[in-house]
Formats: sequence, C-alpha cells, structure tokens
Amino acid sequence: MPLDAETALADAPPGHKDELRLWLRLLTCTNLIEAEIRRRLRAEFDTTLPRFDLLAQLERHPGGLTLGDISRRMMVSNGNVTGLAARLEEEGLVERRVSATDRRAQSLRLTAKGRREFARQSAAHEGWVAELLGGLSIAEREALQTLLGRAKASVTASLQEGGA
Amino acid sequence: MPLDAETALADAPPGHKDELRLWLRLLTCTNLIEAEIRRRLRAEFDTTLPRFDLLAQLERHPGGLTLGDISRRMMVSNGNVTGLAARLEEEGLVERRVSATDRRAQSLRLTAKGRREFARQSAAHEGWVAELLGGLSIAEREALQTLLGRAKASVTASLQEGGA
DNA sequence: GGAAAATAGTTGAAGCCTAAACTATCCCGG
DNA sequence: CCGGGATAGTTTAGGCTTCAACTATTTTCC
Repeated sequence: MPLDAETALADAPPGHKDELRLWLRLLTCTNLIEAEIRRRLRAEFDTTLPRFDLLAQLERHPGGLTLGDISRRMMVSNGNVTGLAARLEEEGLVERRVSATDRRAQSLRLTAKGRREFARQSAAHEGWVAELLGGLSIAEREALQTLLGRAKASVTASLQEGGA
Repeated sequence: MPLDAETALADAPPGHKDELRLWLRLLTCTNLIEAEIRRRLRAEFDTTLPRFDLLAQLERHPGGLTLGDISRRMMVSNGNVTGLAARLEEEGLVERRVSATDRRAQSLRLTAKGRREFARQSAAHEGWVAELLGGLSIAEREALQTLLGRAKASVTASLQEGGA
C-alpha cells in the first residue's frame, strides 16, 4: 500500500492556471478520503465502495429499483451494474424480481441480510466521514458545501453548453 | 454512457450528519469533472487518465523517475505502475533505462514522441479544466482552494492520529 | 564474509469499469 | 396486426486497480 499523501501528484505544479491548481487540490482531497474509506470498508467489512453504494441506493428505495435505475443513479454503465448485482445476489444481500408488467425489467431489493449488513456498514461509514472531516468548523463546512455547489453548477452549465 | 448528474447518488440523502452531506457533494463534484476529463482524453487523444498522469510525472522530472518513485507520487500500487509503464513503453511514449548503480531499479523518462504527445494533451487538459470551473469567480476559486486545503489538513491529521 | 532484512520490480487472481455488440421485449404508428 | 424504433439487460474485450506471493538485488550488521 503506497499512499504517500505528501508527495502526491496532485498539489500545485507551478506555472499553471489557478483553475488547474484548484482541480488538482479537489482531486487530492477526494482521493485521500475515498482511499481511506475503501481501505476501511475492506478491512472492517470485507466489501468495496461500489457494493456499498449499490446497497445504499436500495436502502433509500425499499420498493426496489431496476438495474437501469441503479445504473443511472450511480452514474455507471449498464454492464457494470449487471456484474455488481450478480455478486451481491450471490452473497445473499440483494434479490431480483422480474417485473410483472415488463418481462425485460427486473427490480432489485435488499434481503433481510442485506438490510442488516448495510445498517452496520452505513453507521460505520458515517462515523468515518465525520471523523475525517471533523477538523473543519461548522462555518467552514457550510462554506465548503456552498462553494462546491457553485462548482458543480459551473461544471454542469459548461457541460450543457457543450452538449446543446 | 449514463452520466445523469441530476439524479446522482450523491446529493443530500436527508437525515445524516452534515459531514456526510459535505463528503457526498465533494465526491459528486470531483466525479463529474473527472468523468468529463476521462471522456475527452479518450475522445480526443485516445488515451486514459492514468496514462496522462504518469506522463505528467515524467514531464516534471526530466531526469527520470524509477517505477517506485512513480508509484509513490501517483499514490497507486507498485504492480499498477508495472502495467501502465509497459503499455506506455509499447506505444513509444516512454523509455526504460536500468540504473547504473542498482540493478534492481530502472528509471523511466519521456521519449521525444512522449514529450510531444504530452504537450498536446496537457494544453488541452488545462483548457478543459479552466472551462469547467470557469463559472466560479476568482474570489470563489480562492476561497474554495483555501477551504479544500483545510479539509485536506483535517483528513491528514485524522489519518496521523489513527496511525500513530 | 555472509546471513538476514529491506528494497525494486513482476506476476497472478480477482474485482471494477467502459464501450460496443448483442438478445429479448415493449410500444407506436400505419 | 405487424414492422420499426426504443428500452432493459447481458456479454465480450480490454484497461485499471489492488493485494499477496514471488524473484532479484542491495544493504545492514555481526
């Protein structure tokens, strides 16, 4: 496991536009947190972030979601969800049910075991994040939340334009 | 290509600590940008983000870097760099040279072709980022840069504690 | 000098991910 | 009713990524 945050690719190669510096810092920051979360999911629950994310989606939609719904919500490809769902089903955490009205579609939902497992994982996950970001004051967190909202708006606006 | 940013996993599942909301927004924001950059690298240069990152490392160190250096700087595993370097070498963008003083080590550097290619990619990349984040004012960018620095400090402090 | 520990890199198994091609089904208009 | 287009999922090929086991070499230190 490398993970030497100090010498990371990411921070401040000089002589570039400050948008680039901002992007690299954003990336470092996210990667740092994400790597730690992945590490702990593996170490404490022997699972992965994509599995966790899929379970989170199902938890928020107890009525079930189709594979296509999940693919859209997780912003990943269709084929990706096929494999992920297969593994989770094999582990007994989710179950499939073919739609009564559309024989192409099938909806996924958590099994009782899946709900139990996810509850444990989710509680721990929330704690980890609170711990990692706990060094920020409430004011800082709010300001960051707002600014990231602005950044997201900038990006989506730019994508709209390009795609229009 | 799914990529429906509006219905993303990420934003604001209610009833959670605000650290979690902040983390999810950070993640969405980063993923949105990163996905677009990957898409354009593929579309315009038929390459990938990891390849680009590796070339960027070499560009910043014209004297060459060992595979281990690269692995540490990119914060990825050793084995990962082995494969990446093999593909880039095969494409003629980098060249290996066994160390004169340590027969285990080999250093990588850009070939002339690699330098040329990276220059093109890098210029485009910088433009994309400026475009995507161009909706933010200078003040917003500076504030975000500072707050992300604080966030990174919070995370690394938390990791230090845990590992101490 | 030589054994033991550390370091550089490779390999293999497994999971994640995408794009593109494919199958099966549904829906719409004539 | 039926042909064509859209939609739901699967499959395949290939790249990325990790971890763990491995080889080769160097360093440490007795």
